[in-house]
Amino acid sequence: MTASGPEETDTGGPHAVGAPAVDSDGSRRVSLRSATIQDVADAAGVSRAAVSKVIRKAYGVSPQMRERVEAVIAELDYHPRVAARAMRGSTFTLGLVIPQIGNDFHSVIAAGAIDSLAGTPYQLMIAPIRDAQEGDVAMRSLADRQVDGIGAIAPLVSTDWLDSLARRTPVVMVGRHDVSAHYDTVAGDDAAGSEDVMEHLIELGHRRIVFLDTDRERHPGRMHKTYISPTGRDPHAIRRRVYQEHMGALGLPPWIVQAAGPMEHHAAEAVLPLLRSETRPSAIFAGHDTLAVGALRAIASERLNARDVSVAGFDDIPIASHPLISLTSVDQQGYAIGREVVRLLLERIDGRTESVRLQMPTTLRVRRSTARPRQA
Amino acid sequence: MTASGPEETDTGGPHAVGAPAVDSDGSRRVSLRSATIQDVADAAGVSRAAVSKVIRKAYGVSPQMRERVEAVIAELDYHPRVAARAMRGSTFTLGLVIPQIGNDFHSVIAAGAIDSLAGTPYQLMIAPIRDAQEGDVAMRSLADRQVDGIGAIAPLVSTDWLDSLARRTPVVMVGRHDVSAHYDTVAGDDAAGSEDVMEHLIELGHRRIVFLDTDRERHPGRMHKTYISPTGRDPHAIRRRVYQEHMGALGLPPWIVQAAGPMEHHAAEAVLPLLRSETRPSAIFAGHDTLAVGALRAIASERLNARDVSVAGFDDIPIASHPLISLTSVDQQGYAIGREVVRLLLERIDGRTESVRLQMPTTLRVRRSTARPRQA
DNA sequence: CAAATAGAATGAATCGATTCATTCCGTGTC
DNA sequence: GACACGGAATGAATCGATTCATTCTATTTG
Repeated sequence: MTASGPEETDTGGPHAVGAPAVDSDGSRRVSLRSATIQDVADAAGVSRAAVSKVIRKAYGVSPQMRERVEAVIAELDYHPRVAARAMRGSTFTLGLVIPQIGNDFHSVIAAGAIDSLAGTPYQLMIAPIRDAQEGDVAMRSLADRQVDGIGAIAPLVSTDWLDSLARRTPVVMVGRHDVSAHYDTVAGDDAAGSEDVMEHLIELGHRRIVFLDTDRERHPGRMHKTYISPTGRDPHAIRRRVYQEHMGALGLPPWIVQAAGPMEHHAAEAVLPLLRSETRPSAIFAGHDTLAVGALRAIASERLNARDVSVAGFDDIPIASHPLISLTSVDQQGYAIGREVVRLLLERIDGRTESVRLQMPTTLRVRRSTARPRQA
Repeated sequence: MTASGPEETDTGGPHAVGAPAVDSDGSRRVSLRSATIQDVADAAGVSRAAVSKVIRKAYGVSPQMRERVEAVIAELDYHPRVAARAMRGSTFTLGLVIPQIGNDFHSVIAAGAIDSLAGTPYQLMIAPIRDAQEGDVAMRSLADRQVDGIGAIAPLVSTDWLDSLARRTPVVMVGRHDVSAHYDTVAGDDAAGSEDVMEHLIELGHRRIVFLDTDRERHPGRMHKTYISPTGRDPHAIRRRVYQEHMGALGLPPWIVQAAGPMEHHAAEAVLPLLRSETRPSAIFAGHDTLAVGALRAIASERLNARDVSVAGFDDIPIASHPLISLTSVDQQGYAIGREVVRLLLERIDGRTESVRLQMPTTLRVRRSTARPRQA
C-alpha cells in the first residue's frame, strides 16, 4: 500500500509518547467477569430458560416477567455471548470474504451488503484476503466461526469444494457464472459489458487495442486441488474471451498484457513500457477499473491523453466518475450486488433450498478517457 | 454509494437467469454433520483430551500418537469449531472496526493489519460501520463474539466506556490522542501535519482559506452517554484548531465549512456553492483526503484549477499520488498504523498491561493541487 | 528388586447459552 | 367439587471444545 517493508518501523517509525497506567487491584477478576444468563436469572429470581425466552422474544412469557427480566438485563448490561449461543442456535453473523481491501469495487459491494443489513439483528463480518488464492481458507475460517451465511468474492475456489461447504452453510458467490445445486451466484453480465466496451472502442476507430489482464494463476505451484478448473467462466476469462472474439472478427491479432498483480501500480508498471515502445497501442481495455486507473497513471505520467491512448475499464468504481479521471467503464451495479448477496443469504437462512443465479444488467458509462485516436 | 434507494431493485434490477437444483435425500443430516473432536478421538482410538493436545500442539503427546491423530484429522477434514473453543479458550480472531468502508485511508490501515497478521494463527474480522456513531455497537458486537482483541477507528466513543471494555478485552484505538490506563492508542501527529499544511498554504500566498470540516455531532439527539466529551482531542478537532490558530495569527477570520457527511459527494456539494459565490476561497484545507478529492470534483467540474482554488488534504490516500489528481496531502503512514495496531494487540494478548500511546510522524506531500493564487 | 520419577494418556468438570419435556397453577366446564 | 385444559415457568440435557487432576506405564535409581 503506502509504505513499509518488514522493518520499516525502525526508520522513521513511531515513537512512544507516554506510557502511564498501573493496573491496580487483584480482586478485579471478580468484578470484571461480565454478566451471564445465570446472573440475570438469579437477580430476577427466575430460571435461565425464562431469561432465554425473553431474550429471544420466544413464546410463553408473561408481560410482568418480561418486564422484570428486561429491567435486570438493562441494569446488569447483560449481552448474550455469541459463542455460547452458537453451540445450539445461530450466531446472527454473516461473513463476507473480500479480496484486496482497497479495491473500490469490492468496497462498493460491501457497502451494499452493510446497508441492507442495517436494522436486522445480523452483524456483518468481513474476512479480508490478500489475493484470490486465499479464498478457500477465508471461507473455511468463517465456517469454523459458524456464521449463519457466507458471501464471497472468490473466483479461485472449485465448485466441488464450494458445494460441499454450501451443503452445511448458506453460500452466495459473487462474480461467478457457474451452476450449483447448493449455492447461489450473483454476477454482472460480463459478456454484454465487454461487448459494449469493444464495440465502443472499435466504433471510435481503434484497432491496436490491448487487453490489460489481471494476473492469473500466479501461484501455480501451490498444491491444492480446490481451485476452479479453467472452464473460462470467471469474469476475467469472459471479458478476455469477448475481447479476443472481437479482435478476431476484425482480423486483428489479440494483444494481451498481463499485470503482475491486481493493484494500480501493477497496471502502471505493465503499461509504461507499452507507451514507450514504437508501436504503442491506441487503446487499452482493462480487466477492471483499478487496473484502468493504474493505466491512466502511466499515461498521464508520460504526458499522453485519451487521443493518444484511450482507456476503458470495468466496474465503474466511484473514482471513475471524477472529472479529473473521467474513466469510461462498465457499470455492473456493485452496490445492488451487495444487497442481493445479503438478500439471498437471508432467504437461505429462512429455508430456501433451490439455488438462484442472478445476473445484473450492465451499462456502459462513456467518459473522456476514451476518444478517437489521433491517427486512425 | 453508487445507487439504490430501498426498492431500486425493481427498476433495472437483476433478473433470475436459471434455477435448477433439487435437494434430494433426507439422510443427509448425518453425512453432513462435520466432524467433531469426538469423531476424531473415536477414529484414532484415543481420548478427546489427547486430540485436543495434538491440535493445540500442547505438551505431553508421543510422536506416534501425534502422527496417528494428525492422519485422522486430515482424513476427516476436521476443523475445530471456534465457538466451542471460545467457551474455554481463545478464538484466535482479532476484530477491527472500520467506519465508511470505501474510505481509502481506512482501507490502507486495514491492509497494514492484514499483512502483519499473515502467517500468524489469527484471523482478522472487520466489523464495518456506516458512521462513527455506530462505533460502540460494533465494538460491543465484537466483544460479544469474544474476539481476542479489538482495534477500532472510532472517535465518538467515550473514554469511560472504552476503559470498561478494555478491562476485559485488549483494545487499541486508532486516531485518538487520549490517555487511558487500559487501552492503547495509535495516531498520526495531527498537530504537526496541520501546521505543515497551513504554513505551506500561507507561504504560497493564500489568505482566503476555507477549512472543510467533516460532519460533527450529526445525531445530537441520539440518547447515549457513550460519546466522547468535546475535549477537542479527536483528529479533526485538532486539525481544525491548528487551522484556527494560524488564521488568528494572521488576523484573518476563520472560515469553516461543514460537509453534510464524510464522503466525496458531501464535500463536492458543500464546496460547489463556495466556488460560485463572488468571494470564493483561494484555498481549501480539507479535513481528510476523501473530502479533498470531493472538493477537487467540484473545482474541476467548474473548470477551475489549483491557481483558482488550491486544495490540501490529510492522510495521503493512494489516489492522491495519481498524476491526474495530484493532491497535496499529509502522509501519516496509514499502513504502518495498521501494523502497529496488530502488534500492540498481540502484545496485549501476550500479557502486556501497561498502556502505550504511539504517535506517527507525518510528512507533507506537496503536489500540484496547491499553487500560488492567481491574484494574491 | 523395590521405590521413585517423569512422561503419556485419560476422565470428568466446565464454559454459557438453547431446547424441550415436564411441572405448576389458575380457569372454566360439567 | 372433581377434572380437563392451556398458558407460564422450570429442570436437565445438550452443543464441542479445553483443562486439570488423576491414573497408567515405562524407565531410572539406590
